Amino acid sequence: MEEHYQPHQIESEAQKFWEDNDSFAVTEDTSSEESRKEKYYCLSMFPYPSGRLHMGHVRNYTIGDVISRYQRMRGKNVLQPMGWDAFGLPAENAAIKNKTAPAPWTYENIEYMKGQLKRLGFGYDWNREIATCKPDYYKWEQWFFTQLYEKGLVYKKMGTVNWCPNDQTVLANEQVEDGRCWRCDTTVERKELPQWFVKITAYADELLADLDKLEHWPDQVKAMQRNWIGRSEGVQMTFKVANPADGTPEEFKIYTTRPDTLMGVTYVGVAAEHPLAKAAAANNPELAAFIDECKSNAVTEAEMATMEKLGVDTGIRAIHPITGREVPVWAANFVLMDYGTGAVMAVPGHDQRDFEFATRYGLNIEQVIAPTNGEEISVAESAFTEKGILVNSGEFDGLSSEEAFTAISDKLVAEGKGEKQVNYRLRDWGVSRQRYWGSPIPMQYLEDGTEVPVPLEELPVLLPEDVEMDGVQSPIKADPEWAKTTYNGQPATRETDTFDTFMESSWYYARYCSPKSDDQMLNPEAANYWLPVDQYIGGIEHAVMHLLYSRFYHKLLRDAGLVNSDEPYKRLLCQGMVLADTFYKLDEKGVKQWIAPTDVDFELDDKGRLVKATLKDTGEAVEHAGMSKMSKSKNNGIDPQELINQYGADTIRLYTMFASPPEQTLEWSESGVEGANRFLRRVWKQVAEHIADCETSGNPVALDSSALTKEQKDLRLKVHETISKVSDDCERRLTFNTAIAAIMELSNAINKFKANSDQDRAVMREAVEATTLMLAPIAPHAMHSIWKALGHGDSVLDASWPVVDQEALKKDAITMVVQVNGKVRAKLEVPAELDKDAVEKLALENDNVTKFTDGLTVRKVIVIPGKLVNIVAN
RNA sequence: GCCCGAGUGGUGAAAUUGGUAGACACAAGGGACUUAAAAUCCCUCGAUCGAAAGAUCGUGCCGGUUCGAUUCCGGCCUCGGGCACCA
Repeated sequence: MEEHYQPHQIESEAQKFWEDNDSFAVTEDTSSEESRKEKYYCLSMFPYPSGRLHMGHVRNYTIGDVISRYQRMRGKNVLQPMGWDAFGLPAENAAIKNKTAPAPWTYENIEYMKGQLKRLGFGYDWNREIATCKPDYYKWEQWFFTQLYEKGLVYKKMGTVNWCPNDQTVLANEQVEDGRCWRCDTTVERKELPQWFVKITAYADELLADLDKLEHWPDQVKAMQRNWIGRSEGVQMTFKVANPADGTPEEFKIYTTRPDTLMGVTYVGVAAEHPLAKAAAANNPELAAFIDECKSNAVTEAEMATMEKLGVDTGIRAIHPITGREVPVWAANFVLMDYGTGAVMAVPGHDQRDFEFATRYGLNIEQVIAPTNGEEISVAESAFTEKGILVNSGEFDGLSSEEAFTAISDKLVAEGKGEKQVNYRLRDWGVSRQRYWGSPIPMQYLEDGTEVPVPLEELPVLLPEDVEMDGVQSPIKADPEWAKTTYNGQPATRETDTFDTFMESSWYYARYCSPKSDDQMLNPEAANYWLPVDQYIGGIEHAVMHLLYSRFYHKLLRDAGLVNSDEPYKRLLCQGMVLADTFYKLDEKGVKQWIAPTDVDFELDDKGRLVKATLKDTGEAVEHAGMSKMSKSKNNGIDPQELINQYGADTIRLYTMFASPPEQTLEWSESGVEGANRFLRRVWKQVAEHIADCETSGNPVALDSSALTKEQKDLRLKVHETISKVSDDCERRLTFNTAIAAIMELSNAINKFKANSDQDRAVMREAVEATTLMLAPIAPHAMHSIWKALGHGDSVLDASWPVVDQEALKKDAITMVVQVNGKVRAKLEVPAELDKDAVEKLALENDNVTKFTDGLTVRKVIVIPGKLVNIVAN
């Protein structure tokens, strides 16, 4: 064995071994020995091929690879695939910038990034590689969409988009900066366009209920999905218009979850696009101007929630469905046509937003709910939003909010003015995008406007790859020929919109099971062998949208008979972001120029705090602006490639796993990387020295556990405690940082142990082999070499995970902590089997304890067996 | 604004079911080895007081439950993620 750790040499050797043996190819073919093992499907979210890997990818994929290799050592048939989420907006931007087309840019990036993944030693079955921009992938997505259309789960309706009136094009939210187009700075407008929607709301109840089945998902993700679906029970009711003019609707509907406050309605709010507002605007210039202004309102929920709440009286009066009283109808910018009915009832006495609006415009505020505790409140000062007892509500006075909910809704139902309704915050999934680099939506229109899905034999609807981007219009929209087609001999026009890229990422996990299937979307046998995914790993930013769409898609696949499970991902791990230091200097204009951390030298004070940062080149002082997410805009990205070149893949893998627990943000530190490298060198040296010792002093004999010295027993205790902890950390907790810390402790114990006899060397051998096996998933290249050097013929990849020897864990004495009034006053070494009373007696007699109990009366003694004694005295 | 998280030494963190706060590292300081440097090895390392033994305080802030709270509950502050066309 080489005396020194040479990462680059051993890493290329190990990688060549895996490549030559196709070590990560797996099969579900039941005639093979492999597939009779228990299956384990470990999936990391596939990357967008942006050009190079970033540290977030490295972290994500290292977690997945560690889990996969660990499970393989546990004897499982492990599938770990990889692919490319290859459609998307950045390819179009890069194409315009580099005067190329999105396709070649994407394929080049895939090639480069694939090389990087291999260089990091990730054990993927590359035979199953997928790129979503390839026709053999999106063909099936298109086919599935036509199936959903036939089932009535797809429909077309108007949807709101960002519209740049100058470029005459649709903008993504990302392309709108402060309400203006990022290309031409024109104020962006809202525009209604016909778009395709998938009825995810038809599955809302199941998506909600099945969250309870996901016992291995983080509670926070389930909570976010629950809130996103937002099931509510309420009443939809009809208000009649008191003074309909020509063209004004005679009635309209609203939905509320608080019918108990119905008697406190003093006005009604409608969206600017609501038919009532539009009709009233015909002879009301002020209202018409307001509606026009609302066109430039933002479309994102965040901006809408924070904007100033404005409105204009439409002059229309609505009739309260119970009291018959007339209330004014206001057009309001915070009511949206896309949500619910586009109209809301306003109860300013009991709703904060209604209260602020009423105060601003001098509308009536009335109290109809009183606090249960009888407290006096004034709704003129602030809204009382809690539930309580009804007042000023005529026949409903004295009822509780809950009783009134039923009583008032029953009355509305009985009089034919309303009905109880379950509503969802979740909206149907709009899948139309007006962009080029995506899968064409497989629909076509006949001359009379009839919509027809493209039949299977004509699929895929191919996206041309050889195109020129003009920077504004999608090439397939710009080319009048592309859309021309025929249907049953009649001329027809293709849909030129493409799919939302969430369509591709919603089912890729299933396609990996039969990636080459060319006669059907999925091979059900393969899919049902591998699915559901046993472990899914990805960023927390996908907690709601991607993961909800994907769960939805799985249920659609199930109902199409392609899979037989209800949920796609059994266990979910959401890893945190990778942060790095940020530095800047101000240029002449006072604008921050961000400096890469690699270009900065630091000066530290005697406590190691950063006191001064200077440019490496010029020595010029720069400002430190804390830690933030690695990004191009802050110029603080750390290039994994440079780190691999410098330290090797194992060091990077070890560092990213050790620096913090997977769910938490990881703060990048160069010195931490050096520490990881130091640890690997030390492990290497320990093994090399042990092997050299065996060569000169004789090979280890069989371990005789009945005749061990104290030192030998102690090391064996440490070895088996570590195996126990590391196994739990890798299997149940997925906390690789603590697993590595435990292995480091073991390594420290090995360092202190001096082998002077055959039996010593046997104990040493056991310790060294356990360390090697436990590090194998994390630093697979180094352990591949070490395992060979330890004389094993098989690859460490398929070696068995070490087993805990319960005998080695037995301890004679344990340490117990003695507290007086909760403060530690003594530690007792006691025989492990000593009973409660004897422990209590020993504790009370202890000198350090009596010092603190003297003059006090002992009131209570709490004994936690094996851990602690707390004496309560006063 | 709404939903979901996080906050512990100089730094990254640990404490798994309410039971010794700071494991394991990094940085820093001191020392050994060396002609020298690198590498390696050893020691110190939450704050305050103390010569020491030790004592007191200490897990974002305020309060509560408990024999005992980093952990549970209520309120607040700060930071981060998501909010439906970035992926």
